[in-house]
Amino acid sequence: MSEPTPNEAQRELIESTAGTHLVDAGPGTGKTFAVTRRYGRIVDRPDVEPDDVLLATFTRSAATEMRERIVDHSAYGLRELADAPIRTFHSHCHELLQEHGYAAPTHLGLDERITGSTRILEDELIEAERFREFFGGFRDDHPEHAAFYRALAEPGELLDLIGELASKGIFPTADGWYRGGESYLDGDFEAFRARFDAANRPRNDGRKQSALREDLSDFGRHKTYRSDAPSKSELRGGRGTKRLDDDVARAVFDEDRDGLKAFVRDVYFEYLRFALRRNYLSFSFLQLFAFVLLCEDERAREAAQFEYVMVDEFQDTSELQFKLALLLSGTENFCAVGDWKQSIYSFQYADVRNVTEFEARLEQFAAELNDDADRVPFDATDPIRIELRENYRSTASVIDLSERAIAAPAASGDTVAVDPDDVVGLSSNAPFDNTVVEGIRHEDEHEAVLSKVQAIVGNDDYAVEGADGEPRPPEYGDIAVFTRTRDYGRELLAAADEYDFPMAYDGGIELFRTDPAKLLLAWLRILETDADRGWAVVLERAGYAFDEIGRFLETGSYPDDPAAFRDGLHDLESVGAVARRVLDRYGFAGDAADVLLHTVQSVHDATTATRGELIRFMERGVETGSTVDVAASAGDDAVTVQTIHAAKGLEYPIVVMANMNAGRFPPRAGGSSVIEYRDPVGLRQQKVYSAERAHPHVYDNWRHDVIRRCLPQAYDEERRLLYVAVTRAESHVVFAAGEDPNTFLEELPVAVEEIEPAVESLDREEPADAELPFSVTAPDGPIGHSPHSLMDETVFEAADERSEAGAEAAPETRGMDFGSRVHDFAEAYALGDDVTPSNDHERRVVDLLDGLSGERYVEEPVTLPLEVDGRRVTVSGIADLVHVTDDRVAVVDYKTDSTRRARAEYRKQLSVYYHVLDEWFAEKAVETSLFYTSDGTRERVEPLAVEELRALVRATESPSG
DNA sequence: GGTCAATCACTTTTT
DNA sequence: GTGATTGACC
Repeated sequence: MSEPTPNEAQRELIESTAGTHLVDAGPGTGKTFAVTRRYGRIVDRPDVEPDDVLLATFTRSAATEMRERIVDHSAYGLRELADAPIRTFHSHCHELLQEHGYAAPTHLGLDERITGSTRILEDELIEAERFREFFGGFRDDHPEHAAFYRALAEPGELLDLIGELASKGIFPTADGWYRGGESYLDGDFEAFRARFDAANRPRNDGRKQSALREDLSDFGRHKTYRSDAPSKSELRGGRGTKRLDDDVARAVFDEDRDGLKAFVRDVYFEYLRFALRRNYLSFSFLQLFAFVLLCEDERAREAAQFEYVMVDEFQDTSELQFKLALLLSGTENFCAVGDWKQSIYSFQYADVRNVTEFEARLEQFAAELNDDADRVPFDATDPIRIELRENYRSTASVIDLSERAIAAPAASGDTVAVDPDDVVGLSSNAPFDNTVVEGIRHEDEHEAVLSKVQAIVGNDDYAVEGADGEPRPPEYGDIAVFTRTRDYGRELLAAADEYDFPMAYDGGIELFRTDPAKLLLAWLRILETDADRGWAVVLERAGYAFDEIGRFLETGSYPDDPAAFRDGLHDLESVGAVARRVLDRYGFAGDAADVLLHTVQSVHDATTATRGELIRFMERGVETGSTVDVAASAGDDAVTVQTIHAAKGLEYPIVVMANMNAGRFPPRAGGSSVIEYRDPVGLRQQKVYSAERAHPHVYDNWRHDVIRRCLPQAYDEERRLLYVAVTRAESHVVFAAGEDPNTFLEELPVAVEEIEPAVESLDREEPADAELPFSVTAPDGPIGHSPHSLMDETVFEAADERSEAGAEAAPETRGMDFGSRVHDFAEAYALGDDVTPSNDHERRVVDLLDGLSGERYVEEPVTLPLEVDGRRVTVSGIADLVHVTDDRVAVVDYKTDSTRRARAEYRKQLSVYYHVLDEWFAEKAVETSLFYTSDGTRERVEPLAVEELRALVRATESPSG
């Protein structure tokens, strides 16, 4: 890729080593080449040693590559550079803490210390596990925060919040927040008001209401607010009003959040203490303590500062990393290299504004760091900007396509804020430009992609650049298929498998959903409790038919061979040995099996988990689809399938962008967490708890509902994702869709052609490990005990096949809106609010509720800790209404459909409520009501018996057929 | 152009 | 469980 002689801009970057630089390095512009040469030039000076230069990267592989390329072009050899600070941010922070970090926690008011034995917890799964454990204890110790437990759907959200706060440099101390962090939480009212005003400006010269007012036309719908919330008309003004009152900005911004802040601070601080006592640090905390150390300990800071600092992929830095980089700079010789158009890691707390607002942030952060001491040298710094414009990867046509992509609206209503001046135009160096850009479509999208690939291979129309610079026909290995989701990649791979199509997946896999993991889990369950749910899987794998399995389970006596194997496993001492024996039994070898073994062993080592805990760990892995990296062994000449994120930094002659369907790319902005941090407003709580009424209750936060509509809808990252994908291509780009093509394609514009897929089966020699790790044939159905997973559609389908052959076709349901309005009414009525029924449905609710004697109790969708089958499960929002009196519990569920099929399904669903609640209210009788509204009937339905329920669970574990 | 109701399609990405 | 979109009606 890189020419041996630098071009002009590259030379400027290489030679201009003094002062602060911001380098805009677009894709394929020889950034690594220039950065490594620059490094070489600096360290080759007699007065500079490698230890004087920090080169920070984001991945270990990037660090390794940098180091190797430096060795090629400097006076230093690999051995001399082996310990040089060419590292990821994380490993450098680790190094720093090892050297100077012993007392770092004391600066936050923690007595614990960081020692040589403090481990870095890399595995997110394990950290989530630890946090869960911590939070359980925290709850018991801190009853004063009960209100927030109630409003919290999942403790994991708090861990996410802590990570996000840490990434912005907001840390807790023993009695408050570190270095003015609280002002971030409070937010900046002026900044908020600017956004509010922008959203609240009437349009069409004042004839049309503001976007904000329009957005709020469904304010309160499907929501329950506390009584202090304004009504919709109070908020929006009457008919004909064009905008919200200015006072609203203040009203939504000013909220008493002292309790919320105290809660978050306590959890955050106590979790830091917990981690230190358990002798581990997460990635976030590594950076947190490194920052605190550098801020507070002048001697450590001076020892840690470098003469030169270079940061690669600067668009991927978080706010905290930017600040860390400044603290590590002993001079103004600071060089940030990045490309805002390739910032696609915001979910990893990357903040693109580090690049787009570089100068302003540099000034602001330096001022903050220097407010009470002289910490960093950036004083009135005027950074030098360098733009690398020459692209050595792609043809002019591909570059042109990418530049249209970065400015194309990603969805209707998406206003593109890209200033053409911000896009550094690239020029191509390609020897010829025969680029094909096309769109294909067919409803069998997988087949369409595969046959398109076959049409490309060997086809001179898609010639690529050969080693000699001359065109040659493409091979399988020249082609990469990109997707947004791993799921799609896995589906495509399964389709490819049918045709023996040479295709390999590269990236993380959902390890716990693979066959080896499922079987290991089954055997662990058998060892632990002789569980039916383990035997069903094992026997199914052994080839027994469904009814045979049923008989074995009923009698509890099993075939000789598996029974003997089980006895053998019982004699083994370690979980690792069990895993190895199980994988051997089924001949699982290769990457996935290795990774599974390693993961199981490390969970065990890291947590000294018992077998039961390991089982729960794996079950959670299945539920959440946690991924583990597997280096896929691609054949010599195979198509690569990967997510766009995984493809970053790579290049391929031909790129196929798959799954470009309407609504899939981009996905809708959405997702919600109970407690959100949003710049500039700060910490907001989406649900609020109130004890004002006779019964505790959780409400939606009306302020939050207004605020979030003032924040810009960001599709920017979706555009950047497309940009990254397109710029991987050297010569040709194909977009593929299965349904209606995404509007992105119209914008580019790319014509989409309907094609007729015809995949030729190849019948290749099977590589030894070809079946691993993607031969997942079992449905992704539920395995765990949680009512939600039991209620998964696959359960119902599996049961339907046996119990309701010939059931009538699925009727149209009436959707959720209707049901939730009735639901809202029911809640209000049950709470004693002054509401009157306005239609027959609501009148029936009144009848139903009036028919229930005793006190009323509304159970909102909050979490209840329950033990089922000895396992702790979390139940969220399981019923619309739970009515509790001294001796009985009535479960009320509103449904909007009364067909036979629906009734049968509800019966199963209800049985889950029944059995779970039965355990919860151990001494109470459980009654159930099922309320149909669409034809006005109300029925009492008997839940399934325990055995029937068990059979359902088993059915999902044994794939039918 | 505002309002309301109904309908539809969707719930990633991973250092 | 939500946002976008559409159509009827004012």
